[in-house]
Amino acid sequence: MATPLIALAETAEPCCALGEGPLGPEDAERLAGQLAALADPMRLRVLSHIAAQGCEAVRACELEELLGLSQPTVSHHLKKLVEAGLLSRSRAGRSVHYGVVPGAFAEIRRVLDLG
Amino acid sequence: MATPLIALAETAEPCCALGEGPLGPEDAERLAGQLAALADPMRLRVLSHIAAQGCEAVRACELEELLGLSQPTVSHHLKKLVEAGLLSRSRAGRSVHYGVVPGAFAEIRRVLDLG
DNA sequence: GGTACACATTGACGTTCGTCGATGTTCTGT
DNA sequence: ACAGAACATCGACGAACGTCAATGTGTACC
Repeated sequence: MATPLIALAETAEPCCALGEGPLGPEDAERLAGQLAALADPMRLRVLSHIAAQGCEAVRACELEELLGLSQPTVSHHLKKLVEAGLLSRSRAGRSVHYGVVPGAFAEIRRVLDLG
Repeated sequence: MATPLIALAETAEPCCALGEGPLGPEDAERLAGQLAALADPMRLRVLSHIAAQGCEAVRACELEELLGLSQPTVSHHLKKLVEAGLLSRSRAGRSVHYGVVPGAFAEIRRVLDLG
């Protein structure tokens, strides 16, 4: 991937809404990066599962059986979601907990405000 | 593409929001299809350009010079956006006009309501 | 009818993505 | 220290994607 999506979570600078102005190439690239992280069935199911349980404290192993995917593949998807700034990662003993970053989706919804 | 996205525009049946329930595989697939249509810099710029001009009556040729892409590539992106139910297509003499489908983005924003 | 314009489709190419098995890393308990 | 558990990384493979040149399909005007 050319532009690391981690930079998004750092700067936290919101992309301009689609309706306001023509949306330059660099903003379009960044927004597309966020949406690409969402544009996968398995990752959407991961987010939905975590959100349905209170947006916190989900271990990777339970996602493995939920999705029917191998452990490396689940780890791969989780990494993408963290890089996009949608999930947060925290160790808890041997396991790792993943939670939804508060406000991350509100950001995206705001950009899509042109209906 | 396995599942045609056109079916979305026909049924108009909204996916359940991410927070409500675990989000089954088929709903996840459909939502991912919509988001995949958005997850491209050029297509975002197309939508932004159309929205900035009043969501109606944009000819493909002016998008060609805006994006700096070849004519077949622009046509390809427009087709994807129409299939995803985000753009509407209508002939006007020799040229073709593309407009933003009203309510299409509100639909997606509603699904992402868990921030 | 014939020519020119605006757009769509086809076929091909390089790149990226999702997935897996194998292996590495980090922590716990004995 | 050792064995095992939980997760991350690596390398490889097939599929899908974005892009283009070449060609096809309508539509308008003379």
